[in-house]
Amino acid sequence: MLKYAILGLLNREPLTGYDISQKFNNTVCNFWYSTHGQIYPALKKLNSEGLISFETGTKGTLLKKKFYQLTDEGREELSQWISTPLDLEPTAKDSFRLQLFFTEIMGIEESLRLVKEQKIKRTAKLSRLQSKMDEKFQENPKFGSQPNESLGDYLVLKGAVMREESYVNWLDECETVLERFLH
Amino acid sequence: MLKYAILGLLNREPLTGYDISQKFNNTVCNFWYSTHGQIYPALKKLNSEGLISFETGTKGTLLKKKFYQLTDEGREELSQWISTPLDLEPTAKDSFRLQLFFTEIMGIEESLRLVKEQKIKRTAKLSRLQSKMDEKFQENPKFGSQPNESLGDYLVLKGAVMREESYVNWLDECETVLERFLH
DNA sequence: CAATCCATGTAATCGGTTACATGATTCC
DNA sequence: GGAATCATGTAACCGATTACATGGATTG
Repeated sequence: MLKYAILGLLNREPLTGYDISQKFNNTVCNFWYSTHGQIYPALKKLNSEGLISFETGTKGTLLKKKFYQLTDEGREELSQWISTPLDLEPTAKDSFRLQLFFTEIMGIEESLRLVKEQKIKRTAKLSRLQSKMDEKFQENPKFGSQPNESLGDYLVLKGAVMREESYVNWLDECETVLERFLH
Repeated sequence: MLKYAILGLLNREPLTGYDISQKFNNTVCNFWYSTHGQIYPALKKLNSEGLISFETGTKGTLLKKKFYQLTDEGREELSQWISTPLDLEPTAKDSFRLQLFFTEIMGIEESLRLVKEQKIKRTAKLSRLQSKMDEKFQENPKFGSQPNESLGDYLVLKGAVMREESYVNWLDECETVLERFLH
């Protein structure tokens, strides 16, 4: 799957392995991530399979950079995959939910403390996402008459915001239910 | 982390490895899962570490079963972990979001088709979750005056329902945005 | 001139999945 | 009697993380 994440990014513009790992920490991090220890070997493999190629650039006088781009076969393979319906993946693991599932082990006060702690972190994450949204798309996003890259950017960012909102709402519900036990 | 999932389940009642793998496919699947190929070795290790022990039972006349239970050290280690605040994990990977991020590669009609496809699957999952909720907790869940296991069951199931609702809402938003391009 | 970032790679390890392997029990 | 399920294990493999390793460029 990492394969398609990389191909998709390269379809937008030529990138170095370093660029790709940066994207996995920023834009793309709301639905995918990876580290350079996996990215460089993957690029090597994709290159040997003929799906991507690279041109060497330099920064300063000595530092070598490899700019990767899609080959025709790479572009073809990407289009194939992109419109293939995928089965739902098993629900992602979530250690906080795991802890709360076993809430009977703690006291109510302790469970509440955990929930409030988690809410602080989640709320912070949500407002980071909302800022990014405001920054990139203001109130009403405008795309041209033709779909372009910023449409995909918008849809997944919107999805990330909604996901975090929902998580925070759930934490509110947990708080309410737990507090009922205190009175 | 699998370690604590297993300890938590065993804190509720003695279970066999097979029982545990069943739970990971049913109740617990909304926030954790694993397969027997990982569970049996993990039980062996937890046993060798003195966190769990087992008693051998039989089914019929020949079939041996191992019922695992927590030791005092196991119970202690579990309580330690259960109330330890955890940092937010990186956002889980989601191949559907990955596809939609690269929506510019497809045509609008094709993107819409994918979104609708996904919505059917997600809606089906949501109604399975809602049925389970109705079945176990009817309209207004009642817990005793003391928190018990069914409180944890309720909270995570509620969380799963809210998560899927949010996913479906997001897919609606995607549909709306994409349809605007058709007119 | 030191710290931080840019840039690329490999190796060891780990967590997890899939396949291999075996055999009893239950239900139709 | 055969199929599905119960039940337990191991081995090969794969995806991913962390650590190891190196060195240039930029900025204060």
